Amino acid sequence: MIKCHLSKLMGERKLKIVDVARETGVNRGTITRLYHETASRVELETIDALCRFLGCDVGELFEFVEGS
Amino acid sequence: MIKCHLSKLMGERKLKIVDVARETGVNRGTITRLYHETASRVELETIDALCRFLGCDVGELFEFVEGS
DNA sequence: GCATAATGATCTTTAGGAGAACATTTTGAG
DNA sequence: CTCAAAATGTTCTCCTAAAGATCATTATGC
Repeated sequence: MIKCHLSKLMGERKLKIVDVARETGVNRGTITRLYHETASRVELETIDALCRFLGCDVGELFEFVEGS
Repeated sequence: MIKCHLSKLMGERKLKIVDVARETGVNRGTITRLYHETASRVELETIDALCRFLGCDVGELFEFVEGS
């Protein structure tokens, strides 16, 4: 499965969902879905905005976890 | 921007688009779009199947490149 | 306690991936 | 070279989930 570490990255930076939504320009609902890992599809533009804002690479945001 | 290295990974392994499509169960059109980097949205399930088949992590498949 | 902000939840709209079918190109055997 | 099969490219429809907006609920702090 693919695990999204947005909540962890946001926690480390003490960021709120609204902050991330406002700063990245990404819809708040989308951030919420990624935060709670209920998203099953992602726009590359969204990944781009998050990586740029969080100063991280794609591999830190999404991780491939063996099994299920 | 987000760069997809599927073509590079496939080249290294000398894989054809049909091979990847057949082995991963992912639609050939989807593989084609990722191969030519014309996709702007991706299913996490697709990323999962590709990582599993190619034996790589998400960061090797997608890279965040600064600029534009 | 109250006002404001943040989050959660839900609805509609819409973009684009998924899937399939057809066209074209490439490849290899004879 | 010729032909057939396979691989790739292209284009179409369908359908799902992100995007966007709104309302309800829950924190936060003054």
